[in-house]
Amino acid sequence: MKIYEVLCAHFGPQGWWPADGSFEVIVGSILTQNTSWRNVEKAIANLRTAGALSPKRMLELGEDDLAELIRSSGYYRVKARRLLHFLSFLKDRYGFSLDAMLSQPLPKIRAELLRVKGIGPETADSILLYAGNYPIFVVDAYTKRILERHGLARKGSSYEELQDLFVRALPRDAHLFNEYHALLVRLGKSRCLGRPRCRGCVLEPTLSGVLKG
DNA sequence: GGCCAGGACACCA
DNA sequence: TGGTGTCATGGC
Repeated sequence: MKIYEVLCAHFGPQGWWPADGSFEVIVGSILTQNTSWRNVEKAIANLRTAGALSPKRMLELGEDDLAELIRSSGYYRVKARRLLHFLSFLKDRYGFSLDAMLSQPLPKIRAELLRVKGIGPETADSILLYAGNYPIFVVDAYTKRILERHGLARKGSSYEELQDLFVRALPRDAHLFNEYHALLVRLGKSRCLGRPRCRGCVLEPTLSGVLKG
């Protein structure tokens, strides 16, 4: 909790995905896989212009046209297939209703999402937290790097092990998890802890003290 | 011109 | 289960 307070004081609230519709958040979760958010924004803008930011419209688009619209997000062929896999799942299981999908119990919907080809643990948890407002902590490459670097997790820890560290230490609060994950990403990008051998950076003394405590 | 970005999966041993 | 190759654009 102390880490969160330091990060929040330093960077301020991040406000990730505060007002976007849940479908747009889900699309963003898939498109941002191993990709900078800047490139994802262009792809989403293309989808919006094409009127494809609804599940039915996007599914009707077909793989080739969809891939072309999301080209800027990289891996555009695989991501087009992944979006279509999700849309097929949403159609077959919930009749295109995101509200129905996002009102399921957490363990159930998480397991279902993980069975969709192209949705792994991080993407599933991003969807659940940022689109569904479920209290679940998202672990990403930045989180892993920061924890390992400060000796808070052993190297090679699994996704679930890292997730447990946060879940056990924090109250189950979706808003807290939302901000915390966004702040860790912000920190990772800050060129201080994002790099494996960056020493003497501005945040180092503050964080080292807090993290060891 | 090289490196990296808010991963996941297939394949292999 | 753990390591490696693959997918690919765009910013710095």
